[in-house]
Amino acid sequence: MTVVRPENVHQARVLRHLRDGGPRSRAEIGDTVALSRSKLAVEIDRLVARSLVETSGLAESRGGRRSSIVRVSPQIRFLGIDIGATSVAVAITDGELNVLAYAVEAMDVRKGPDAVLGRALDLVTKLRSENAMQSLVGAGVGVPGPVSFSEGIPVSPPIMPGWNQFPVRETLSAELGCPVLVDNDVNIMALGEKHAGIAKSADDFLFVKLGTGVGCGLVIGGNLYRGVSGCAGDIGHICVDENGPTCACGHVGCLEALFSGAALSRDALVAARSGRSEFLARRLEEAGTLTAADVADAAEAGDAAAHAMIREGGRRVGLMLASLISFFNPGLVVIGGGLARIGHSLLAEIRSTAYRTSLPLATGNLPIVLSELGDRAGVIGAARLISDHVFSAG
Amino acid sequence: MTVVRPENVHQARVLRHLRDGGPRSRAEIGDTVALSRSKLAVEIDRLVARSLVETSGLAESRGGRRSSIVRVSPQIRFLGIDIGATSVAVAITDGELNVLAYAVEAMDVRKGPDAVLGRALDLVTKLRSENAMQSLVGAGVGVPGPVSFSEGIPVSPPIMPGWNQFPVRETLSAELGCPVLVDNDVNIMALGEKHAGIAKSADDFLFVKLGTGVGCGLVIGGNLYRGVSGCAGDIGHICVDENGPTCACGHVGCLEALFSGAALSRDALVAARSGRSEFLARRLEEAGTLTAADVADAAEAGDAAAHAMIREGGRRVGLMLASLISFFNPGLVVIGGGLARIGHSLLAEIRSTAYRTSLPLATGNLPIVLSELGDRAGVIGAARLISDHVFSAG
DNA sequence: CATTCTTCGTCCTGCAAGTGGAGTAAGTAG
DNA sequence: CTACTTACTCCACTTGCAGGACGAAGAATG
Repeated sequence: MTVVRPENVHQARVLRHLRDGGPRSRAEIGDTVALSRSKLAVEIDRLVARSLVETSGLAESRGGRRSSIVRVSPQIRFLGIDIGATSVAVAITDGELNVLAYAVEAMDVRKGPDAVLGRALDLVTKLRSENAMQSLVGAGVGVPGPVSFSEGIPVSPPIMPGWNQFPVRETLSAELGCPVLVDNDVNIMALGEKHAGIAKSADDFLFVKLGTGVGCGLVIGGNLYRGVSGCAGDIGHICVDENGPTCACGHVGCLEALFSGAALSRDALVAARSGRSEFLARRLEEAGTLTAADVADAAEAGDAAAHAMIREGGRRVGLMLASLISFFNPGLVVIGGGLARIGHSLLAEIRSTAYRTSLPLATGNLPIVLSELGDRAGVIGAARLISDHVFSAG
Repeated sequence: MTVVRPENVHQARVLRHLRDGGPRSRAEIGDTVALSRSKLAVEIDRLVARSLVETSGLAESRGGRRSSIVRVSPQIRFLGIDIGATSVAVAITDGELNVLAYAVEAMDVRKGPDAVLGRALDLVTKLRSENAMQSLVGAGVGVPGPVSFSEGIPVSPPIMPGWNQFPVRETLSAELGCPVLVDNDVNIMALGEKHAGIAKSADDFLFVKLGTGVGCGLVIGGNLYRGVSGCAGDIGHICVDENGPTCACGHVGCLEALFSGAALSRDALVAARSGRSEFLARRLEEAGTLTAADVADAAEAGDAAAHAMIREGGRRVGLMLASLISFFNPGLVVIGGGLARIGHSLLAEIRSTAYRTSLPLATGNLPIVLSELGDRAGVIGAARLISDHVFSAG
């Protein structure tokens, strides 16, 4: 595993600047990175010697000698793996974190680490062969549960039987032959939106994932905040109704038990069978099963029961979000995950409840918006996670 | 206003180290601050030249030449002002933030900035004359409402009529002739506990103030987190019961409306008049009024109604705290403010509810403790706030 | 008391990083 | 072709700092 990394902070800054801002001239780099021309030239030369950046052609003249363009080496490849509760997504990116190849597959995380990681590696191999790709510089991985970030292992994940303490990072690092970092899937989605999505210019924001489960990523001062045990943002099991249903975690009235992909399909089944929704009953008969997407379709078609379910869910989420907004006072809230696809009615309900319930000072200039990257937030964030690591001095 | 501050980060580090660790030899400083002996000597000489530190006597020999002791100049004085909803506290500290003089007075913040700040300045003058004190290096101020920290002015404070946009920092700075920083009172209490209280070694913790109102200070990575609009930690108006009473803020079911100093005395009055509590009825007759302290006394005396009120309040707080713990995953929670004096039964209820309702991963190693500094947390934190500013390079 | 050892503080030299000016290369404008 | 602009390189000089040498001051030992 030959890992080439920048030698010092200057090189690291230049690299990250090129990654985030794209190719540019030395002069432009100098404007952003506060270094003298001479120093900058030396460091860029060293980066070229390490094959981390390269010069490519000349820029347009700005009235004098044309400057040569510097860019992150086009050889560089990052890998992003997003393991969700019910799917695995894999992407290969270039050094600027543009997605070059992408693949998703339905996969139940409960099949255990061997099966899931094996399948993920199969996808990687497939993508690499299809695209004649060179070796990887690093890989980021998201898993749907709490992670000890420093060790790269899941710790007591509630929905991942068999994964507890499984050495995800070690395994993948050995298999791929490159550095690997593992984090919670919600955290990497937040990072994705921060890097390439709607949160690009936000320094303090929340990313709320509404999917099979419910979770939240905290970005503070531009960096992920993981909490002292690495489980910050675990809002799915906040108690929002002391008389609510019992959750899989054993507690009562968890948000996740009241509104989530799992809860929604459960409620849909009840609505279909009880005859409260003709639309869902028909769907159930056709497909033999019901998912959150069916509820969205039903609401779209004007089904009252489905619409009520979504409104009630939005209200629950909005109410809890209002608490978090009052507490954390973020500059932006991004709603992502599978349920974000339900559409505008959910967002509208979340927004109106959250705005109505929080104090004006906190909500005065607070956008609550849908994710921009959708599915791909996870893999892009995973790539960003490892690229931040590889593109740092060491 | 002659402000002397360290010239560079080294001097700032040395200064803060002496402030927090007390007088010590150059050699000991060198162990903590990673600098060569020569460099350190130069910087300390410069600090002496600026009258920020001085040498005082010799240390015990450790087997060789005795080292000279360096300490923060004993001339240095900081001022801490803690304006609460119903009181004003003022303290003068030395350069190590030891409280040299302290005064509290009952004062209704609703009397407006002129009256309150005037009274605070009177107290300062009194303390200074009584203690023959030299000029102040800086002053920190806490006010019971949201503050624009950079400007030093309260913004839309709900319980401080007349204070909105009042230039607190400018006014006091002109009056005192030294730099002034203004922050929320809960934030400075958190800072106090971080500096001299139970949170000394905690980097990520919550300080929950249960007083006339309810608020929370967030310390993240050792620093206060104020949020994007400076109103982070405003948990008093989180909705915890959609069918609860209407709060002064206009919303329904705010935590503060259900449990706070104000809510408790209100409930006590009801209990006394309805005959549910003989103890409180007697107290009401004696004193003509009831406060949270009376409820505490009643509970202490075995009064069932009072005990129930405290338990119910603790449950409310614990439930909300559980949400915040799941979300933020802190390493410590400190309970402070006037209601913390109610005693163990409140803390016990908060603890059991919070531990029961959060996930084990977040609570596994999470102490929930009472404030160590009590009343003085605010003024110490205020002094710390300004000393961090004055003892920084610039 | 003299000697030796330890620790402390200062002086001084040398290294390493980095700045900014002079000089060169390569373009545009007229 | 000349004048001017911009880009890049080379180099001398400055700055910051580390660490060795050395003297000062005290303890331990004989």
